[in-house]
Amino acid sequence: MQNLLKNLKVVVHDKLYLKDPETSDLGKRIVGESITLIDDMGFECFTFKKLGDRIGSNESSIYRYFENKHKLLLYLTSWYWGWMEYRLVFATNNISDSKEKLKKAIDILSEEVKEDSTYSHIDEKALNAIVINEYSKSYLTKEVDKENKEGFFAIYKRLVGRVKDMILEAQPDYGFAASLASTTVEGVLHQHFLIQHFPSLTSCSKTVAPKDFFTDLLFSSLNLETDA
Amino acid sequence: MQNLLKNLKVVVHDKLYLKDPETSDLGKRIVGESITLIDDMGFECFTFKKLGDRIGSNESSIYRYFENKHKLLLYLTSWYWGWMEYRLVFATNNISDSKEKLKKAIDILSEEVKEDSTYSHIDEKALNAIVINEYSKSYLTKEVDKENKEGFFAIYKRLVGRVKDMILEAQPDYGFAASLASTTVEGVLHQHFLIQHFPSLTSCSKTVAPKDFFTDLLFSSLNLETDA
DNA sequence: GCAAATATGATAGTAATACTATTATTTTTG
DNA sequence: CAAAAATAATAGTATTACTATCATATTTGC
Repeated sequence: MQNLLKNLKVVVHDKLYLKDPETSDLGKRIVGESITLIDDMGFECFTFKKLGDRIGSNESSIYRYFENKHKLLLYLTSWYWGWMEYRLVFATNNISDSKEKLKKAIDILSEEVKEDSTYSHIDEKALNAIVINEYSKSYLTKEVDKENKEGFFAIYKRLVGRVKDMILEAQPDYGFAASLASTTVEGVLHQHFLIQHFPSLTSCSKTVAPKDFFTDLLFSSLNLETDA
Repeated sequence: MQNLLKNLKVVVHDKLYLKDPETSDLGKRIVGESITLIDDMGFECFTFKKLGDRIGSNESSIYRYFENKHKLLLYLTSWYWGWMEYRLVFATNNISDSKEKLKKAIDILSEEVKEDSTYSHIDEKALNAIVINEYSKSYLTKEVDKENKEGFFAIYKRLVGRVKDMILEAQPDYGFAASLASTTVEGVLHQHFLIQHFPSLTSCSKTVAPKDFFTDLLFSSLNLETDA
């Protein structure tokens, strides 16, 4: 998979940037270092000025790639969900059994991203941490409807749609497929956050993974046996 | 219930304010108008200066009540969860059947807050909207561990704990009670958000309420019949 | 009823943020 | 090698998120 991804580009909405950061060395450094910097200091404290200092470049140069840090966050998280979608499709495509397929999907969605896959300038582990800690800030805004109309959340919506389809494949009678899919994708992030900061609010820990909880949750609510 | 609440004060952590806003007319106006203003313009655009203009008071006076707008958000959302906890306990206390009790809890947690109960200076409908749109911003910060240690999230944690206890009462064998409780409390907010902004990601609508989804979800995963 | 205490208001000031604009310099490319 | 494109440097603006100080209004305790 790593080798394959090396030759594939995750395509994000082209209105999210002014100039495609994939097309230059500076652009890649902006994206790569913004991930580690946001992960280090949090999105609120992060500024283009600090990023410029970090990469030995100028604030004004970064503004030529991204309008503002909100668009950068949308870019980074879109990239993440595109990457996740790719991994999801790749891992489930050849599975014919719908239960096994759904199980694999939960696995991919909820597994902790452990390693920087080093296939690119992007540190997926840090990006996963950013998505856990910052993703909801990208849509909890007054501009969400306008930005949604522009298609800025298309990849995320497509991903949730795929999960929904897998749910319906496994259990065509189920009446809440969209809600179960969105609850899973969002809930997985939330459980990872709780493990780190509110352990009393989660049953997950070093030994129990979010995967275990969500597998049980989905299979129970779909009235399926988990021993697929 | 409204009459009872009229004589009860929702108690929030006293480090969340510099001066208790309940003790003065100005304080109540700060709290009351901040709710409608944040609801109108979103938490990012909201400033103490704008609030001062709105209530015909001065920015500096507001700073005598709250250190900053983050603390104000923690105050407002703590108040909301305290109010919710009160309603939850009040509505479920006299129910002996554990299934019925859990059902009622889901009902209280997920119902749309429709009316300003007018028992106070607080517009609960607007506050509910704030919690849906802004609550996660109160904990998705770099200071979350410090603030959690200080007890700023105590009411929320107690509420989730109560839901967890009700889950265990209804099904003592269930292994993921904390995660199911936190997923429900958080998920309810998320589904309400999706109804408004991403209808394709939810099965809920005008006719299907989040309550229906979560009742089905909890009772299925707890292996209980919903016809309690 | 008045002085002291307290609450509120007005004004000013600061450092940082989130940009925009302009110009200079470097790098790329035809 | 010249022209074009990319990047860097500098300066400037409005707003934010405060702090500090002083003035004025209101409350209260005697």
